Amino acid sequence: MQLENIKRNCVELLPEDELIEKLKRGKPLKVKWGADPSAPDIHLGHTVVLNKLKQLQDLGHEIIFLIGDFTAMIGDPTGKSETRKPLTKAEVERNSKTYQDQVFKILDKKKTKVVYNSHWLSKLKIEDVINLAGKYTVARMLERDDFMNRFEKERPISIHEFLYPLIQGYDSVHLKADIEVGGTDQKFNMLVGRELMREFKEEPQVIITLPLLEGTDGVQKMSKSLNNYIGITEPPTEIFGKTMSISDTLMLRYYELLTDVPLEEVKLMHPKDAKAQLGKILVARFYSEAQAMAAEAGFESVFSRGNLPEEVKLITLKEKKIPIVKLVAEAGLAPSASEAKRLIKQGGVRVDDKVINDEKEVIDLKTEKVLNVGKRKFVKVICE
RNA sequence: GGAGAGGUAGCAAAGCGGCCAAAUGCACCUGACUGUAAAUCAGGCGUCUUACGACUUCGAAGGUUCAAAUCCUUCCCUCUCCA
Repeated sequence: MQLENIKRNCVELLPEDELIEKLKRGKPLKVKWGADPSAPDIHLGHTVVLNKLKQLQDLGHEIIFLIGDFTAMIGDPTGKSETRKPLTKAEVERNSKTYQDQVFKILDKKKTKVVYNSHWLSKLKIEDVINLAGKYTVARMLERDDFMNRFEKERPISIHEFLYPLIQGYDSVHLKADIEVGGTDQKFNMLVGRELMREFKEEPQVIITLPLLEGTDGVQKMSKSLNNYIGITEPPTEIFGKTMSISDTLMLRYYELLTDVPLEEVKLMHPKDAKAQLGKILVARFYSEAQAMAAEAGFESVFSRGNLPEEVKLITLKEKKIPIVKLVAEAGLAPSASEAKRLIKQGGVRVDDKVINDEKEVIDLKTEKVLNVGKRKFVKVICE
């Protein structure tokens, strides 16, 4: 049954009976998914939602990919309890383009309708906005966790942040959405949408929330700003490598949310093999089987056998002889000379696989040298 | 409009005239151990200099002092209570 499929992996589906009603009509449903074009790189966390949308799309429903260009130009309250800086129009355009390119690696472009909320939002007059604001109360706004927390901790909440859920909800009114899909962090906003639709005499949308994928740190949700993400456009070696370095428990979570592989099966495997398999599944999904195999082989070669990665960036410098500290900094393996020096002191710097202990050592660049810091940063250097 | 509290490194949070480049925790980086896992342990975590050291940081700008994150003045921002 369709309903069972739709429910899989979802955290909540509210309210279920309304969805059953809608499905019974046998017509394609309008599924709204809103994206904020401020961070244009799609990572595995987004794919949890995208996979669900793909599933709905395959079931014959209409996906409406809403790009929140209007809202991005104002600045969005993130869960991060701080105000985000607004984007310019050009930035928004550029971002939304890359966003689409990436989204359509998963969704079927032909079957997806892309809309920009500036189309209707920029036409609203101040009296429309006030009218909209009149349909909700402060007390209800404070039901949202993030607001309540900040309120209790005496942290600032800007008025425009209250407008956000209202505007997002208004989008649903405008689109006459049947379903809105989002992460659990969107639950509140999507529920506001339901209320507003009722106010505007539209049939309220059903909301589907999906789990938020933890980032590679295993604690906080995956996000670009926390730098704990695996991006779907990253090179295969990166996707594979990052996957290998997640914790065992997190691996299970990733299997659960990102693949169809039964967990029992995974638990029988050696964790390392399971992780490698996961890595390959992911690379194959965004690239190809062949590249997945290659990524694994490369990984084995570099980390199990200690060989050099196949592709190492080559940097040319002017100096023939250069002090090691300077070399590390200029090759971009350390942000400053001081940091480079620290790394050397700690035995983290190698030239041609020999650990450099003496921070005063001068490296001869007449011949090409392989420089590396830590386990994964490699670079080749030679003088011009 | 009135009264009070506060703004410190990526975050949280100490310090309240010299011993403060700034305790502690988290995050992060390096090393050891491994399966580039977890846990643990060791070290590091402003910039510049081979080094002694020098220079720039504690909301902003000025001032007092031999010496300021710490005191004073003005300004900006946040929060609480009252109206």
